[in-house]
Amino acid sequence: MARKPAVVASELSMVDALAQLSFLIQGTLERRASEHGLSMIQTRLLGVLRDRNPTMNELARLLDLDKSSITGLVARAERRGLVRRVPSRTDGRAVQVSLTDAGRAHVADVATSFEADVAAIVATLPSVERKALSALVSRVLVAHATAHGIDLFATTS
Amino acid sequence: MARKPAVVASELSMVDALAQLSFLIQGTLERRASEHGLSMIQTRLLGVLRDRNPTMNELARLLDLDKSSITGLVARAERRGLVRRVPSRTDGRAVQVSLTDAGRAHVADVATSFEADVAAIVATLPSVERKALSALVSRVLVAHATAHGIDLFATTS
DNA sequence: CAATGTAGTTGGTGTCACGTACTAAAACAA
DNA sequence: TTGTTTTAGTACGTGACACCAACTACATTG
Repeated sequence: MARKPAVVASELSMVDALAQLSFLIQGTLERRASEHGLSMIQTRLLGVLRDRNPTMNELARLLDLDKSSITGLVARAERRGLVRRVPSRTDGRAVQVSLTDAGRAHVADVATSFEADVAAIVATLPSVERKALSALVSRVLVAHATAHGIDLFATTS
Repeated sequence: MARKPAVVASELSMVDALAQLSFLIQGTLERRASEHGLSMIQTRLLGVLRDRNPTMNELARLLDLDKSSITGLVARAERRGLVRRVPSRTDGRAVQVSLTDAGRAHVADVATSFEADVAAIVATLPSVERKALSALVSRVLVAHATAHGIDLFATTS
């Protein structure tokens, strides 16, 4: 929640640390995305599509949005040539969404600059502590994922 | 950018770790906020106002939004009785925005449940490593803040 | 005082999210 | 095979948000 001092010199509480970090990371990603003409949600859409060709319904679950929101989201992306909608061969109702080359290029660009940003942000940390940080965060994420029955390493088609 | 495996067993890259963590934290906050009828941006607004009474212009800088966006944002919050707009005594053009009691109660509620969420998320980590995590994140944030000339511990009126 | 700058609003446009209502295809029944 | 019921997706209306450009009113500067 981005609070104030409360503690001594330059040491944040866990809540403040994680909250501020998340704002920093999200802000960084958002800025890079908008440099490439993408909104946050469009970027998330393209990111999800990098290793999947989900149906509209699956997209709704992946992005945690109402399926009626997906229609417009994908429509705007399709109108810009970033995404393709192909009728499913196995289900006459369903549609498979996939990246176009342009979409893949866009998301790759954003990912590249975002990765550089993150690297720069943690560059102040010595290598050993960088390792420690990513290991700790990984542990938290893995624990949280398994606690919620989510396979963090699944590549759901 | 929420990538995929690439590495071996349950260890994410720094980028993936921080990106996924930020999505997790933001999602958590967003869910809690919406439980209290608040959008993310409204919550950020109230959060910023907890220890400040900024003008519209200062709000624009604090939230990194166009000043014309602030007008509507504050108007909606004011309409709901969460926020108050008082004409500045020193500058006939300016307006000071402050929390109402209702607004303060709302943001306190959200903060409380959010803090519990964060505590639960890191609860899987032993106490020592929790300390290490928040210390590492703090270091990153402080370094980033000073590198960008921002006083992380300022309570700008 | 006149010229310029600054604070804030207004109006127009576009994105995004939701709920509801709808069509069409599947899946399930009898 | 016929219904009947789910399921996938869209269409439509509404509201929050965000931006830009243009505008008003007050401040500051010369």
